[in-house]
Amino acid sequence: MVLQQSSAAGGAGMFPGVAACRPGPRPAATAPMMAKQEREADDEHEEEQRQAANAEELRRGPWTVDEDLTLINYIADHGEGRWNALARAAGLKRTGKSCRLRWLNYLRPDLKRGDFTADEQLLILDLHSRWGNRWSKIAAHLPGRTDNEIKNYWRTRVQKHAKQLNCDVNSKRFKDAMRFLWMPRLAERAAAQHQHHRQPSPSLTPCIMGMPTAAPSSSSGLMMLDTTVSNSNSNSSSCSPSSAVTSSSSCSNLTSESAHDDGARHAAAAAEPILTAPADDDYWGAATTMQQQQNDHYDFWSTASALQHLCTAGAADHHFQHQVAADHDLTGWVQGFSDGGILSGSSSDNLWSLDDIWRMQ
DNA sequence: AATTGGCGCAACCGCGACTCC
DNA sequence: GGGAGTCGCGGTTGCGCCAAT
Repeated sequence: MVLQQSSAAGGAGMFPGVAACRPGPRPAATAPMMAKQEREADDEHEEEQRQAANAEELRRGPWTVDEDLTLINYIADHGEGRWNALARAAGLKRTGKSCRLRWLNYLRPDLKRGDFTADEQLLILDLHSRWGNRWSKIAAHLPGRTDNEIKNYWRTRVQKHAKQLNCDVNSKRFKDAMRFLWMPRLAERAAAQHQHHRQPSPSLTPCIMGMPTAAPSSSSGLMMLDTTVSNSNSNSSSCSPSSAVTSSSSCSNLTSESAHDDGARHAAAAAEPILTAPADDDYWGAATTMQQQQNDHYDFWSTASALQHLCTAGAADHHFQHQVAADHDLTGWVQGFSDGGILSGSSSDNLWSLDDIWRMQ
């Protein structure tokens, strides 16, 4: 275990959040209210004294290397659980809550550090599109990753992309951007990575879900949306059945990971299948079913088809583009694509080009 | 070299759910 | 049944780093 020096860098005296806990300035009291307010003031004073006493006893802020070692050694000897009792027994001047957080988010030996892989990013985007901000639920499907890590990824990277697009991260427009631009490119990158390492794709769940894939040959910068996934069980290069199986195995990983997790809810979440989880030997049929489930929300495939036409029709056919835009509420996109956006490969201020999306990775 | 602003991430908080007595 | 203690989750904060100016 390599303990990062930064964990000790802050040291004592850095107590984020303390100011927020302080009571604000009290408004002037009227006479009839005085007695009650004086009692409340006394109570408040006692509370402040109690908090001050606690503050002397309990440390907050960044963890030191010594504290980390103490916690690691204690858990190695006694295991997790009963965090408040653990904190006291280990001699740590921390709340149980703080110990739990430090262990789960930083010290756990099975944690995976470093940047998210393309596979993991795909999975996050896909799961978030279905579950929203259910970070722990999403994390349950990414072995070695914490909900905090995923939450931070979303807030920093994904929301940054939404900002670039000048739209809300929960808007349909941004979701379209993710689904039709970002995710296919991630899938492409993931496939390339696996090909480079000559490994089967480990967890391309979005492909299983019927996500359109980007054609590998996009020398022009244009993206072809492959809509054949839904009605074919042929072996697509980036969406092979093996990837489906390994995705399923990723879930079983989680189940075992959650075995040492106390929370029944967490375990249940880990064991929960992704939508209507198909048997391993029928992923492609199930993909169609899942796609139909998604169609309940919006017309995925007609939109994909429209975008495909957009990309292939070229900038010249403005009439066609505006017709499609009107049909699919993609006016902004068409504008962006045709006015020096995706079709020309150059960047624009408010809308992504493919190059922009990629640079933002 | 100094300053500034943005970003990433660890840690905190509040709250609801759960468990135990 | 209900109160106290605990746990887990999602949201927020603020420090440190680093690139741009």
